[in-house]
Amino acid sequence: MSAPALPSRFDPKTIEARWQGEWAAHGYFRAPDRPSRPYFAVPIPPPNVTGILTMGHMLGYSVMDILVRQHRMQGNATLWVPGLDHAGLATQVEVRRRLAKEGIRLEDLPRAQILEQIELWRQEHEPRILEQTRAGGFSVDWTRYRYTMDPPAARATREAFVQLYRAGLIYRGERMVNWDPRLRTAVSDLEVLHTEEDGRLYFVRYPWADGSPGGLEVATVRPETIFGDVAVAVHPDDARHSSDVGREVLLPIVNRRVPVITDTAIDPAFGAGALKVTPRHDLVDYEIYRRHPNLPLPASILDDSGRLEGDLVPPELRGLDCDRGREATVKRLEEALLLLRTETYRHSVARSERSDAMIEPRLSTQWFVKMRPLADPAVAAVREGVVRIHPDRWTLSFFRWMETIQDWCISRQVVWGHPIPVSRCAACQEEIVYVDRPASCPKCGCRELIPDPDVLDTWFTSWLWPFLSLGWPEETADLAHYYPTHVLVTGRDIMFFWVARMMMAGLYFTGRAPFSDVYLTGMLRDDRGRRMSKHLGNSPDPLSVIAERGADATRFALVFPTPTDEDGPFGRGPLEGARNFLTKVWNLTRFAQSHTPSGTAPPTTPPALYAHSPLEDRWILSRYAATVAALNDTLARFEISQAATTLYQFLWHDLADRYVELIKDRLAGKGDAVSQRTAQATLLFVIERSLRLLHPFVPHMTEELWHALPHEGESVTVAPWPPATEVPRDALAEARMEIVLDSIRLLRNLRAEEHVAVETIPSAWIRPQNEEVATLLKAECGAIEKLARVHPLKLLGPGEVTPEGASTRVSAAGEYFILRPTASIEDPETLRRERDKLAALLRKTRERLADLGFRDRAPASVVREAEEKARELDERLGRIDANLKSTGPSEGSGR
RNA sequence: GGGCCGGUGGUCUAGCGGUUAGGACGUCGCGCUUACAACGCGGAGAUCGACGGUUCGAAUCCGUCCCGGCCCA
Repeated sequence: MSAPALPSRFDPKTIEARWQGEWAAHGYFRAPDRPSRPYFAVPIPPPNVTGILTMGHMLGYSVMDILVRQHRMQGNATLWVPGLDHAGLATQVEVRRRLAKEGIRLEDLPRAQILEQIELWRQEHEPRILEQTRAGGFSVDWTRYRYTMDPPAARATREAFVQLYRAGLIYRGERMVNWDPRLRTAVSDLEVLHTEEDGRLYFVRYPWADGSPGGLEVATVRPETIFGDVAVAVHPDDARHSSDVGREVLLPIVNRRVPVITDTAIDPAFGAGALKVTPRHDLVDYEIYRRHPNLPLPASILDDSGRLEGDLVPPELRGLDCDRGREATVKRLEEALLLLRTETYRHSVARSERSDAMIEPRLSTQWFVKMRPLADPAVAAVREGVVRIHPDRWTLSFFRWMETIQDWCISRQVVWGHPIPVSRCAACQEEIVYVDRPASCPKCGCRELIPDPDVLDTWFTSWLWPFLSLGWPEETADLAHYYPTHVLVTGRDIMFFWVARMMMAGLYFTGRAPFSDVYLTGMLRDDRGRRMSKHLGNSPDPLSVIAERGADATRFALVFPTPTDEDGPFGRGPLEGARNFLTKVWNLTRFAQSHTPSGTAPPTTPPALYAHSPLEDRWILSRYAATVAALNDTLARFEISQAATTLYQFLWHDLADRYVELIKDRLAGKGDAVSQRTAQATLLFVIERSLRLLHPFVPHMTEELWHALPHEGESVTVAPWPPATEVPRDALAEARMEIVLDSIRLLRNLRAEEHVAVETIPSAWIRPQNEEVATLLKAECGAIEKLARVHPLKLLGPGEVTPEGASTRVSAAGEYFILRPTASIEDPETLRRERDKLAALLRKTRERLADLGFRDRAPASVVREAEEKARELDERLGRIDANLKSTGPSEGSGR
């Protein structure tokens, strides 16, 4: 049972890989196929195969692992399914970019070769992503790993499509979509980023069709779309234009006649209040068109890569892209003297998240999911508390987004992705929607079926993840045992992309919300306070951070300083802080180990306490009990940073700084044997339990340390989570220890002020505030002497005189003196400052007490407290003043 | 344009009606005291963004404004 002594330095490299191997060999992370205990399941947000993991992923994984490991230790059957997302569009963009470097246009390759290239990409990136996940020591169940392009995922995707289609929730239709002209595909609203950019506003004169002088002044940022105009619209209440309505104007350059119409969507304050209406290339214009049944819908004037095309466009402009087309159009307008003026104009520009191309609104035939019927149950689930969002202020954003939700465009004109499971019969035109592709048309038997050329948006697979990863649509054992899952942890940036959609999918396809809690992590910031992003390239590779600092320190550095809903700093500072803490725990355990006699039994029960048990033992056990309670509490509320802080404070400040110092004499055998044994036992107990509590945060090191102490079980990974009721709180012991610790601090204070050399042990006196304190200090005299490095320490009775020439500190517990070891002139500055502070406080308290409103309205207990405080302050001031007077003649008092 | 969040010592933050406003990092002083210098002990450092209001009492609640950040248009 007794382990070899721990090396004096903590080296993560030598232990982390070893324990990861052990854990894997024992299959601790493998969830039982038929759990006999309550379960705890977490769906991993599968990372994109596109790139490598970021520190942001590491943060999310760390949070998940803490929760998962805690639940595993609490005896739950835990399941954490890892996975990988094929990220269709994003991956294709990456592969396209890579091919471009070799001078190959992806568009020129046959479909099969594109898929080959993408498969190559996956084979390169997947192992790296998996390696990153392994290196972090995350306790995922690798036996259940899923990839969203696997055949089961493909089948689930088709199944979902068919179900929605049959329910009338998927339809194909011509609607305005966000078109990425660079990638030549539709993208969803969520894949469009809006930024403020400087553009140019053109004021163009549209001449009257009847030849009368002048014309309508139209302001536009897109003059090149003039050729697609069908009307000019003004606001119906705009007096400036009331006589213009119903007249006709000529489109500049092409001289086509279009009417002047009214529509309430027009902002009269914008430009001259007249808007050109181009229904195929602008969402607002399209809606105006829909409200005016008399307007024609002309052919598109832009092709799928955003170039001018078609009969409506003057031949010499055809084939020009938007920018060139605009230049050319403007030139023509100038020549025709129809360009009145231009202004710089700051406006919101839509760009494709994937290609950065300007999004082209385009009327296009696509597949859509009706969102309203799916969104309503998700809203209800959150409203009824079936799903809780942490931090809960995001619930508000969730509701708002869900209220205004639009139908979801799920078809993409790319190669990589799950094909839309729809074919059309070449003979009878029957639309065939299938999970398993039929060989012939079920209606006419024709064997020639034309598949839909598009693929599905990746999110159409990802939103199924929580149950897809458990085997849906098959009624698998995993689905029966581990669904719904418990908590989804992810960055708040994909709240809408993903979390909301997963809820909709879960409720629709399984009738259950896919999880009960959503925990949104903050974003990480680098050393300079900038958000980490792929764009800035300031997120380090997790593997190199782990290689340098170790997985444990990396995890702790992520989780410790990152509050629930705020951005957290990550970089040198937090990493060093984490390392220092881990080293502290390492050394603390080494110390405990060296004071654990060989053959000591594992601490299965807490050390017994008796009437004569030392105060410090009662105190540390009570502090330990408080720590367990606080930890359970904070973790249950997903306050991970707070939980880590609780452990940090307890282990470092209570256990290492105070308790260990207090018991060193006992451990060294300077007291009796019983005292020594109980000190050993108490220290061992508290550390062994603390290592278990710390294990979810820093799994490798705690495992190593736990094995170095007497312990029961083969791994701390599966050791029981310490029960909160094992040790009772002891408020009295805590209050008393506070006084003792305060006394030590005050005397140390005096030592420092008096520049007492380390080796000097001066005499000290304490005049306790009351009898109770006197008894306590008398009992703890030895401890105080030791830690404050004073001797002898004497207690003064109420009547006894202050020792001559001693300097003084006053606290609530009493008055402290220390004999100055040298003849140096005492600097009364500190004392005077303290007196001023206390005098101000006393004045404030007295003012409060003199206020009749306070006496009348404040609770009696508060008034009593204030009176008590005033009395105490007065006494303390009296003592300080007396002391100041004796210190030197230079000081006047003056309270 | 709409909405949300935050502004607390040099930095990051805890506290969210009665506290001498807590901690961490940094800084300064003293110390390599056999678990730990990746450390220990101590000190200095904050009119809690601004102005009003509610209240006996406001960092904490309300309003307005200023400054940052985010989300949605």
